[in-house]
Amino acid sequence: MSKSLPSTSRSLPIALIRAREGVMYPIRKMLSETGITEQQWRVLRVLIEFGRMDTKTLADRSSLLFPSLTRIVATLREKGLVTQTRDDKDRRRQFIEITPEGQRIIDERTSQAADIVTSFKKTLGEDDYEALLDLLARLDPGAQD
Amino acid sequence: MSKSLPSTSRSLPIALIRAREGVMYPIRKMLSETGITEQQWRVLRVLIEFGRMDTKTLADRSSLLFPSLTRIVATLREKGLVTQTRDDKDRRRQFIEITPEGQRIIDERTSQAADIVTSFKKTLGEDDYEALLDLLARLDPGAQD
DNA sequence: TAGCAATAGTTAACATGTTAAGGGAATGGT
DNA sequence: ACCATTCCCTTAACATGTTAACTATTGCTA
Repeated sequence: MSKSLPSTSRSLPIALIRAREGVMYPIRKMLSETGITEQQWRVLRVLIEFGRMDTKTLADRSSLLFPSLTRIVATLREKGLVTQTRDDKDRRRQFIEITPEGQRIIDERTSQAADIVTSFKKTLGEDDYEALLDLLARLDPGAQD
Repeated sequence: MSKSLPSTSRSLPIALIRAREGVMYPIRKMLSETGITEQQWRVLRVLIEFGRMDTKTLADRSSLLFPSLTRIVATLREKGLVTQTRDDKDRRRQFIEITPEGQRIIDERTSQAADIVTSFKKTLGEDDYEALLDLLARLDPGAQD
């Protein structure tokens, strides 16, 4: 008979937004000094972690929708942070690769970003931090449990 | 010496996005039949739960930034789902109130939305579901622990 | 091999997120 | 009364989220 909704203060979607807001605050503060956005940072990090890849894979690994990624890659290319080359075997596909300049931007802030991660681990405690990541993964349809 | 970043697959911001994506998928599907967006739904729900209130309070309770709320309220007003009246005592302030038509839209979908909530509780289990909400609240700077 | 479906990616249109600036109204101190 | 400050809200500008339509290329298949 659960025909009523929970109070908005116990709503899962809202809780996810608010948590994200809290987590992103120091990260956005850090990124504001770099001139790149949170999503651009994410794309560059994925490119560093996995290397050159096609747009579809990049969208998937960055958790970005295709149209968003199209725009973001265009911006990054204009900034000289990535290169975009067409696949000769399948001319529909494009390969994206990070440039040394892109590498540099991430490298310069990696230590600072790691400190932010550490501070959240301290806030929750190592165990709760890992437990949270596991719980979140169980809500992700893309994750293979 | 933790100077390196976690793999993007264990990144807290990314995990929050992906979990949110998973949670929102069925909700967006449900909302697509109503003609209102997720944020508009959230605003209407807050108005039902707490009643008439000023814009600032509404923004806070809806977890929306002021500029976003300005646009959303304008849209809802045009749709006839809320009314906006100026405070006579302090003419800077505006009061927002839901209309019967707005009420109706939420009422018609409340049972459906409750089912979605139930399905996520079942996915995680009641205990883990509550644990997740508590963990998320600890990341929310606005929540008073 | 002509035709049709599937795939990779872009473009369009509208709503929201985010930061900064602006505008009108109350407030506090002088 | 005067003025700076603060407050509530709006507007602007740019980036992203989201869905749908579209282009180009490839693959399948009758």
